[in-house]
Amino acid sequence: MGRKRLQESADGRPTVHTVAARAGVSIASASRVLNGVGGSPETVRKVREAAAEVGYVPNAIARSLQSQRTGLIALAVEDIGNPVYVEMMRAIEEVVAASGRQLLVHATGGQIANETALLRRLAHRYVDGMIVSPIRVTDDHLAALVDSPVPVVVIGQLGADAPVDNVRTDSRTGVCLAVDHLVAAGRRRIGFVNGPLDTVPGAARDAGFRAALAAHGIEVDERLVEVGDFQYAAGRAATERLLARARPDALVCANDLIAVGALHALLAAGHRVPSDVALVGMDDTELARMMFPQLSSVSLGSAERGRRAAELLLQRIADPTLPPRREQVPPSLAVRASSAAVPDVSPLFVPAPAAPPTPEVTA
Amino acid sequence: MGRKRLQESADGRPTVHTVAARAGVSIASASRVLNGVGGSPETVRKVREAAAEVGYVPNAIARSLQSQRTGLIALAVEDIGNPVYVEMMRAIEEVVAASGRQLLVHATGGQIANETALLRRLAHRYVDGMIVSPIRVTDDHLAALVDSPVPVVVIGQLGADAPVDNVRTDSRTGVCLAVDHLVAAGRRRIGFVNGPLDTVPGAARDAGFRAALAAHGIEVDERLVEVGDFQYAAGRAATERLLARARPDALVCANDLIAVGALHALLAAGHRVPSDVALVGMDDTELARMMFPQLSSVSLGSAERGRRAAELLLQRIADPTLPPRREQVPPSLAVRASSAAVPDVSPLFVPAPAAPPTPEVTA
DNA sequence: TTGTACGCGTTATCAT
DNA sequence: ATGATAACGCGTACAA
Repeated sequence: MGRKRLQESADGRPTVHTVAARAGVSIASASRVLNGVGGSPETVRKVREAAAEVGYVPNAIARSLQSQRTGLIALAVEDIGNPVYVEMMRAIEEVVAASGRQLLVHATGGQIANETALLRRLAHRYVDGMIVSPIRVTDDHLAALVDSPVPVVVIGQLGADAPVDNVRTDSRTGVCLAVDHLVAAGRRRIGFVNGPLDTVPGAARDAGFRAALAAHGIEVDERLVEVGDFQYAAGRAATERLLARARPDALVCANDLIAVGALHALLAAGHRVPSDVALVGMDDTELARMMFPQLSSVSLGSAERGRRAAELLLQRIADPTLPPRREQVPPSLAVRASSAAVPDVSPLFVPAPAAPPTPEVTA
Repeated sequence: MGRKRLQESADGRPTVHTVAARAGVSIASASRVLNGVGGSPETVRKVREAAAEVGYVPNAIARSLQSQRTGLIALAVEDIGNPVYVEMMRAIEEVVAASGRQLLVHATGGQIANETALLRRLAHRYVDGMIVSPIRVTDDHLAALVDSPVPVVVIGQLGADAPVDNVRTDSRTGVCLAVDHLVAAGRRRIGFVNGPLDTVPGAARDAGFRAALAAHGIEVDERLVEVGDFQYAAGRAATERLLARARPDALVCANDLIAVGALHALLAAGHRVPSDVALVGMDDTELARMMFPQLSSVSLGSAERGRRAAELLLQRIADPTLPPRREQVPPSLAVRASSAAVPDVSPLFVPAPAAPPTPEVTA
């Protein structure tokens, strides 16, 4: 039989009705004042006062139901522990915040097998739009993306015909940059520590590695190729396996986490970096600059991709009729100590207290 | 004059009305079927069919307005780049997901000066509860926390009288563990690289450091104490400043990011770790195990704190009348190569390919 | 300027 | 089992 709606809300908290009643005005007036539109000075004062007295807090859910927007943007990534996502997220946050919205990050943490379910669930209108960066794209995935009830932008490679806004890079070419650099530095026994081949980036980087070697007329030695996961421990383990059966003079790693694992494995096995083995990572994250020696790394423009994705999303939210767009961010190589062209002195073995400052780090 | 509500929703998407009309039943029946309660086999079939045909997706906002819950939990941290929050988040996620809810992470990124505003905004009912881990607690902060419209659990030190659920550790004692360990290993010129003193953890760790030295009868040499930020670059810079004016034989760092910066600074300056300078970090994150040599670190039980905080939050959501609770997680020390008690051989200088495996890393 | 009344999309209640 | 209808809390035409 429903109580009279002139009092508090179900959970005992004040609503517009509470404020209106206390101020002695209608809920319409109260609402107007609380939203800063209209109201005579006297009304404004009374409503403000009443609101403060009862500690009124607007119910965002109800507001959203009315306005059809939540002001929330979601970002879904697989592994929040990967610094590349941190950089992406910072860039996205900047754009999103500038538009007066809020960014929410959902980390599947690699734990949730069914990312599709998450996608559907999160997209049930709790957010005005979302950015996803999947590393595996199944048909289910794609279907969920395409008929998402809210605007979606995908960061990463996607089928050419997928009608979804998409920001990509060319990690294939990225690997080539690394190989070219190493070959130019005189390396020939170049190894590759990759992530799973059934992932989109894993496959692309594998192809890039083989194409690059072929371009230089170098035959691929399968003993120099190892596959693990896109993570530190797996990268380290993979490198240990590789070192147990081969003697590379350079190592390309499919991301920086793997590269850090490789560095650890190399040093632990007594190899000097870069004099014995040159090392190049990928993603060019903060992690690469945190290592000693600092890691060369192929930048895939993660921040730029994040920024662009956020902009595409905001545009689509503003105008849902836009045709699907596709943007591409070119890779670039940052050369640092781990693959210095003149590896006559390994930084690790400089004994003097006055060693030359490591490049690209400003204190 | 409002259009008849028997068709689509405002943005052209199907609603319960659409489904009901198409199935030739009432919205009540449609709703029941869609929620899996009641309905004759025939009705169920018709509704399911109609829903599939029009691609019905329930509007979570409307559902929440009705049910008074969103099924979302928020976690607000300052710096998502700090691995300690990653571990905390993983632990929280596990508990939250097990309760059938979803975790949303909001990273202020250290950019938003007014975290209080965020707190209020995010708490306007978009989430069923939230966990915050502030490093600075102002009066405003505290006020916002106390009269938050949704349940809040704070991870971190808080005034003893604050009526807010709270999970803390004792980083003061944590620093003591590190100092005790270093003194036992024969170190005497122990330095300290801290974060800002106007933060809660910064102040606590400073106090802990001074208390620990005093307990061992060692006078504090202010030249061995340096303050920066809780981040890598700042930690490295602070260590460089410290090394420019003093010669420590050990360094305690206020977190692992700082410790990594310190390691980089030490190695770049030609110091061996641990033989010349022993190094101990804090938080015992994955980062500590990624370094070479691996970093000793004081665990503040970040995962455990996260887990407990999530449990407290779920309990409070279930029963808001619970009195404020306070839990404490004790610190512990993980000793690794960077402060090995027998520093006769620096791992950095082991030349043999068959070096002993670094402890605590399983490939 | 102010108040009345309706709609946002859903679930729950109460008759039938 | 089913259908009409009242909430949930808010914003806003529209009329006064």
